[in-house]
Amino acid sequence: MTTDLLRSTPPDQLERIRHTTSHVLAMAVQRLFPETKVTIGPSIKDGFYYDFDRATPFIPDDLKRIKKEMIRIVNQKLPVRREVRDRAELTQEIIQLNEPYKLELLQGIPEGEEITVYYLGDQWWDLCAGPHVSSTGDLDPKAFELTSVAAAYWRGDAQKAQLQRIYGTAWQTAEQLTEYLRRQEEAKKRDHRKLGKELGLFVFSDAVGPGLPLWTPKGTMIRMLLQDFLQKEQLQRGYLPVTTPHIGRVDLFKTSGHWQKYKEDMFPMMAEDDEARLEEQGFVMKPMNCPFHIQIYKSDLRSYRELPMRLAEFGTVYRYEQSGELGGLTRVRGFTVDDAHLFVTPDQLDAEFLKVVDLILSVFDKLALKDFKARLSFRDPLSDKYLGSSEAWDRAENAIRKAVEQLSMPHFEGIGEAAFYGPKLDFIFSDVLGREWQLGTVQVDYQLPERFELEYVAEDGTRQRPVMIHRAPFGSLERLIGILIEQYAGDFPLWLAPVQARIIPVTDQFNGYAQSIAVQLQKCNLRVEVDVSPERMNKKIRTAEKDKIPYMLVVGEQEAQSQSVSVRSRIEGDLLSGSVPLTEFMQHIMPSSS
RNA sequence: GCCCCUGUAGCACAGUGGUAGUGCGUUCCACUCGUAAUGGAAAGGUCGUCAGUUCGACUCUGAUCAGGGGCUCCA
Repeated sequence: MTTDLLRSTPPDQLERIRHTTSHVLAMAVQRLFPETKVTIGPSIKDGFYYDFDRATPFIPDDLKRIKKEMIRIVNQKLPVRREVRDRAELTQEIIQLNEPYKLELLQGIPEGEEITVYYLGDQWWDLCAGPHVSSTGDLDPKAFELTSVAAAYWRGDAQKAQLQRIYGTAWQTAEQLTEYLRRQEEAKKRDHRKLGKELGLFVFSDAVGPGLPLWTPKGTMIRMLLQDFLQKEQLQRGYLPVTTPHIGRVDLFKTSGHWQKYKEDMFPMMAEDDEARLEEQGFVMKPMNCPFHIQIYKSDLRSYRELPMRLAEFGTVYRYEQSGELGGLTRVRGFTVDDAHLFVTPDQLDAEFLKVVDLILSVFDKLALKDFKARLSFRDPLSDKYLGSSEAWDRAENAIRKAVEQLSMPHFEGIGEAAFYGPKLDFIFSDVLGREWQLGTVQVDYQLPERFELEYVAEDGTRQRPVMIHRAPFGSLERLIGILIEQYAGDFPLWLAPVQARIIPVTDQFNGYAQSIAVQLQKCNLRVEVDVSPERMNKKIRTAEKDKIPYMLVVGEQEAQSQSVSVRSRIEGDLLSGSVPLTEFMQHIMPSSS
């Protein structure tokens, strides 16, 4: 039912409402602050924003005044009029208005394209392709809200002026707005930062530093279970585990090309006080694992018979991410990549690529992650930041395109999203606040084999260059767990739950029996604990519910006498409940707990 | 890195220019209880940090650190 409320309005109608509301916002701002230059105000998911150039930032009080003015404009029921304008004439008009951003936008519209403006009433207008509603009176003054102020760079360029952006949300009815805001509040309860704290999975410490999560016993259990799961999958698919150090010589990253591009983002290990010395003989924390795996590959002369060689490692890497970009587990400075590098012959590339995608999809399937988008991250042809020949890039991009088509997987192309050494296939997930994050990734790379002069001996005895595939189904354990916490709302499936069962003695007289049950279950590798707190049973159940423990095993007089447990399950669709012999409980959960 | 907001006990939050409170949690005592909160008591904070204004600051100002929302970035 509630799903229908926000969808009861057709998308194009919401689009109109949001366009017009953003114009009402801009008009209100210019009424209140006439010196403010306006730029652009598109509709976005759930709402709109508008960018303003103004000497001083907006403060919360400004927002209140702006909102009032917007309501006034709505109540004035100003007609919204679309007008096609002549380019030269409009250019003159904008120059007179002294709106430099508008001028730039107008000049950015290609010749020959229709130029439209929308009027609110007789005076105020803005460049816009539309569509809009036909009158500000069509807007419900109770159905929009200004949600936040933020800074944004003009045209998304950090070198250009910083503008003040006001975000808002707009709907057709007040009920929809209320429902939307309620859902946002609901979503925040699933935020992995909140749940991670409540469930005691990870912490941050000022003494350690920003972006460096500390994993508690429970959080570490989840990490281990995820790693075990993937490790097994990989061993079955011919991957070879390797282990490499956390630091390495700067030279390694000069060869790979990362130093030149990312040196500001690396943690220096030695000689950090002297950049010249660091350049020459320094060590850095590894920002990625590839050069290390490459060195293992290079440690011997390789035959085509050894390929594909798939070197895998849960490698923890360190990147000095910009301070403003850190957040929760989704962007951190130290994280563990479920990395593997596949060294393949050119002939093997397509098949290996498909196998990797197959692995990734089966991993997502096991984790019940369904809601993802596949992005073909290709180079931006206009940029010169990429290494290697255009031909190599074409080959790599085509390999990815072919694989995706073969799998008939829904996908989209992200131009300019490639790594500097090669194109990627990325798997994108959303967090509870609708922000998108990349988890899994597969990358085809012709550059690093070249730069590190990798070879193998082909059938005909000649030396050939292998192709590399970089891949990480999880992306990073940190980010994956962040997304999983939100996906599951803290209710991890039994196989991932850090504590699978909590034994709850009815009174402390049965603590002994509870302990003996725990020992038996632990012998079967079940993760159990006993609640020996001096509380009433009801309280313990409540606590276990809040801790999101899948099974509560209540034990008292009856159970102690019959070697049984009273099962209370939080698992959806689980039929087991009430008093059952301990052995029955064990049989019940064994198959799914491996 | 840039803009804005926030920073009070383990957690969630009140609060005032005259050196601090509530709930949960923790510990202790009593209760010995059958599927989402038993009652009582106690411990716990130099109010993020460092300066400044002031007779006096947790409360005002500045800087700094951390967190949050965006922007830029994301090998």
